[in-house]
Amino acid sequence: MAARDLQERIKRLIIDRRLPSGAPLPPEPALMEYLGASRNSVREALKALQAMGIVEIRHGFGTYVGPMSLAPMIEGLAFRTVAGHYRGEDSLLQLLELREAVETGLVSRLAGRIPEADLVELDALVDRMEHQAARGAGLAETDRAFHATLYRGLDNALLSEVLEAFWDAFHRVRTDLGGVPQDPRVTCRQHREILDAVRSGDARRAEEAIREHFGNIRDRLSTPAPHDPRSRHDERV
Amino acid sequence: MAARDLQERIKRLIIDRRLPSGAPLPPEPALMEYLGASRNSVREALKALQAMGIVEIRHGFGTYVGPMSLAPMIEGLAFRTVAGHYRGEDSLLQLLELREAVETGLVSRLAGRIPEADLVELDALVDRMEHQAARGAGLAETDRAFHATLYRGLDNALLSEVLEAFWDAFHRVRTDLGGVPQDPRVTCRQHREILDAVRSGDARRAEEAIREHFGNIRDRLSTPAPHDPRSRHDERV
DNA sequence: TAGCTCAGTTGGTTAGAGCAGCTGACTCTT
DNA sequence: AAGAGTCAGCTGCTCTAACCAACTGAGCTA
Repeated sequence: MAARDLQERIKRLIIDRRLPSGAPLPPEPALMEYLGASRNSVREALKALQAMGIVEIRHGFGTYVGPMSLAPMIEGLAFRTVAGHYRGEDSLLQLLELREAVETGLVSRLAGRIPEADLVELDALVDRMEHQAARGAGLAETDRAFHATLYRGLDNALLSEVLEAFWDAFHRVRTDLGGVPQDPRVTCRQHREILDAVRSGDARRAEEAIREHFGNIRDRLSTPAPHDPRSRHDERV
Repeated sequence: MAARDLQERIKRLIIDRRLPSGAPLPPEPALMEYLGASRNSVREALKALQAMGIVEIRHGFGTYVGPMSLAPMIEGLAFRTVAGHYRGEDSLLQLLELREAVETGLVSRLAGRIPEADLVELDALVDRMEHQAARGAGLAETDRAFHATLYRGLDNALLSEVLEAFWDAFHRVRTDLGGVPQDPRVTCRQHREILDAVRSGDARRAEEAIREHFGNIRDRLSTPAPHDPRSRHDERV
């Protein structure tokens, strides 16, 4: 009867006092008194809020209002996807389709409306991608930056964060599951095409470019990965 | 050092044993022994997992693998939005724009591809909406059902859930903040138009219909609401 | 003045006791 | 024999009290 209430009351504390991200919360003893609950209960409530990203706890330092990022959502999505995968569902594919559906919709609105500065940045990113491909390095981070920069023009921080969250969740699961790596040269070419299409202002072409990019990833997914004996989630059934 | 690990180990327990949603987890004493930690630590880990929807705890009954729904994401999004709002940000508008961006993208792909059965169901929903409008009742639930049914044709459970989560978060915040109510007749007309457009298979028209629908909501948002003295988050600064 | 040390504050962990909700079997009544 | 009420047992919930561990900053030392 108390526990659920405690979380709610701490949340209201943050709202009512207009505490911004990073503001310090009262230490545990003060919260105990304010909430009229034991340390244990207070801590359990804080743990739950921490898991939701509402609160940030730093050992030996204090408790603070969290960054309100979507990190917990990534966590949840990733776990849900991994669990589904191991139960034989196509959860990873669904996650990829979610990204594809959203991004194809957005890119067609974006075509021709991206500020020149962003286009230059995107050029640089694809260049870097090509360098990395030539050197045999991983492109993951650059790929992430490309997509993030691409949708920056939408001028909606929440939307950008959600897209990045989807990206993060997908790639976390992907590496956890040890999928088949992309051919870096193909990936580069596809990103170049997306950029060109967006620059040209041809919405349909941009959409098609995105779709092809995801199609490529999808093909790699459905290829049954060579069984990796180092996989962390073996046996132990 | 332990706490973060405990969550991880419980998650691995679920993964490794391929536990489906609803499967029972070991009771607290058993977990204490298995994890080699005290009751308190185990409980804190479980609370955090519960907040992420990974685990479901029923007092006096047991602990179970959670439904893996996106409910925690709704919670987080809603809180983030409310907190931002009270700090003077346009977070609610951003949330609405997120929905608009995603739904306009999806509906154009959907136009003309919705199964007849779903169209019939959508007809019934708009009819009900009109009845409710005439009776002066709330349309929220019917509106939710309309959007849910509309995107069912995408055949991606995850995508549907994400859209519903966005809807839920938006409406939770909206009622929390006591916004200006829509004119029900306008809302009905707009849903009818969306349905007609989708049925006709005209992607552009469908997109426009969705955009107009959201535009209507947006207008109501930016209208500064008459100050409601019953608002839960008054004063107390 | 620069660096170190240590005391104080804050969160992390453990232990043990008792409370509270739910289930299912047992018993008593009809 | 069938039904309703009771109670024993699991389960999770809350509290108290003590100690451990990380970090900060003031004060001391060189």
